[in-house]
Amino acid sequence: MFEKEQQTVEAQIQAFCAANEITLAEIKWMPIPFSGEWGISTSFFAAAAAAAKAGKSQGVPVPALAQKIAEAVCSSLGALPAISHSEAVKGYLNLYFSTAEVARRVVDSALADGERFGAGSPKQERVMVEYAQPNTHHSFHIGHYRNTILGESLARIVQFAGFETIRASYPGDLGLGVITVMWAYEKFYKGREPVDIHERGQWLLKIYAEATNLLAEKEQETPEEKAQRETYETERRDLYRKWDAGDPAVRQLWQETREWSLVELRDILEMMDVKIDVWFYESEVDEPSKKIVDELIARGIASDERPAGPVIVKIDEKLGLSKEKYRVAVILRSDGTTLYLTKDLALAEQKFDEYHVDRSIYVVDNRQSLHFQQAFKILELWGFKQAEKCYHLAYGFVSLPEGAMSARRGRVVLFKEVYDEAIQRVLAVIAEKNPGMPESERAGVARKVGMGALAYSMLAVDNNKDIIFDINEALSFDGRTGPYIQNAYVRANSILRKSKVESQKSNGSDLQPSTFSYELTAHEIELIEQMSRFPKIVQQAASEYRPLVVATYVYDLATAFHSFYHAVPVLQSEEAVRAARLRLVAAAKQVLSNALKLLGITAPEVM
RNA sequence: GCCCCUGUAGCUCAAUGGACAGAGCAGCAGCCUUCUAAGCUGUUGGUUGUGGGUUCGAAUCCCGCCAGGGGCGCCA
Repeated sequence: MFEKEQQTVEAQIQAFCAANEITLAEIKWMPIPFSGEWGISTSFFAAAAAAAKAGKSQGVPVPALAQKIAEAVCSSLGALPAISHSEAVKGYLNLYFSTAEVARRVVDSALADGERFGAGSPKQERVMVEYAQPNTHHSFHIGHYRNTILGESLARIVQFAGFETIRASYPGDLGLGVITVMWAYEKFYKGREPVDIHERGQWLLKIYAEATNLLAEKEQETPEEKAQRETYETERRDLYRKWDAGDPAVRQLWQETREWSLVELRDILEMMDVKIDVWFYESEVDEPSKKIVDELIARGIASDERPAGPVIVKIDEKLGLSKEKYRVAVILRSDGTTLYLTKDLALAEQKFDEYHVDRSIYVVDNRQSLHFQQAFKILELWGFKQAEKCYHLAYGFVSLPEGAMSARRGRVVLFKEVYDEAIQRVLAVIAEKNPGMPESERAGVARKVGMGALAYSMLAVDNNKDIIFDINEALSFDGRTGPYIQNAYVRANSILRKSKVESQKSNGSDLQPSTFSYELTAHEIELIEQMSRFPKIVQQAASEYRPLVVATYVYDLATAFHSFYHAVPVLQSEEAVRAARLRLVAAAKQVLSNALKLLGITAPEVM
């Protein structure tokens, strides 16, 4: 925002220091901690420390010396454009911007850029974000939700930051779990499935739980029970082998049951406003992955222990490591069927070869860290050089107060249950706080606010922290929550609506221009400062892969707006001030909207 | 045994080498004939698990230890 002025000052500082034999490293600017005025600062601790080391400090302690340098530099600076005044404090040089100029620049660019305010310049790099990998033949639970909202938010951030972004989903439509459900369905439940999309998902989950119980070895089982269980196990393995061999009847059954889950998944993604660009399925990389295994065996990277054992890669040994780190990975079962790891090898190849991506991010929970380290190392051993462009974004898993979610024990919180509950709770709050809201608007508002609460509760926690899911916390509407931020947007909208300017397009074109030439309150300055931070926040969040950065930011922005709203009158103020503040409100509304969008949250116009 | 993650206020979390470690919730005290109180203002609450080290400066970087969670040959 003040790059030009900053460069001018930097040049002056460099010149002064050179003339006075002060060794200066690069000048690092930071915003001054808010104290009623807006500005930037840089410290001279490094220069002072360098002087002390060179024996030029004459016994003055480093902090005091830094202060002396700051004072000298400060008094050497002449009048600077757009800078109202400067000072030297505690070793820092503080430059304060002319507040009217800051206000004008920030508000004008937010209004002029609109939905693009904060977006980064195009980066010439194509990034694929893979998330939304629930297994089929299951229902979508709150753990899948965290994965999906995290991935979607990351994709939006990376895209907004300027990268070409491809969203990929990778449903697990294959594997022993899938086969288990098919086995139990065909044996005990065939033709009895519910019609409703989500009921059917939950029903599949129930079948899975029952089936795994039937197949689990029990304590003190009778010989009959043991025989029964072993029969079941044989049937399940047979089914897997038939699927693998392409048995038409088994494939037909698989297609049909698989589709039930995919229908539910598409429905939930639609509720979340997630639009996937590329669908990969485990079943589709199954065959290609076998070819990679053959190649790995042929080249001596993998050891084929069949039929007595599986095909393995002794990664540590191949890398010449003496300490165990990547261990031994099984890449093909002894019966020739593939594993999760096998398929990830082919998937990586497809991502780079077919979609020409430059970078591939896998949003998968941190229990699978070893799996991805193994997959990427095997790719490397195979000679796949883009392996280094694969990044596992590991996040903490979601559990319940009673412990880990477990389909087998029926201890699962489903997304749909939480969704329905969220809507109910929001409707109750609307009935209480905004009884005048027309019936026709309530459902839409409830959906946005309920989803906002849930999304924010997931994204306001850093990636690698586990979440113990508590529905009352997740659906809280007070304090540091999604609805708090949405409410700031609604209040901004309310002022604009009552001002009778038709600024619904939000580009401010119908607002009167303003110079902010009156004396701004601290609340206005704080709000402007928050808005000005947004572009950098986007870049930081994108480079660190952390939606949390945006989540924290947008809360701070909303807080600044709420304080402003409470303390600073807009509509009742005199004409020139009113015009400027209306622009400020319109700009704030725009930035709130842009930032929320990066979290997958939409603010309603009223709530 | 080896590897990964976590440890900050009563609770849930921020702060990734800079100024006094900040929010929310919970608690306490105020604010609705005034632009939406899903809000605002004030207040209570800290030896950043622990011991060293690096640095002008460490919650942050390095080493050790303690505690909790997760992972480790044919689950995904």
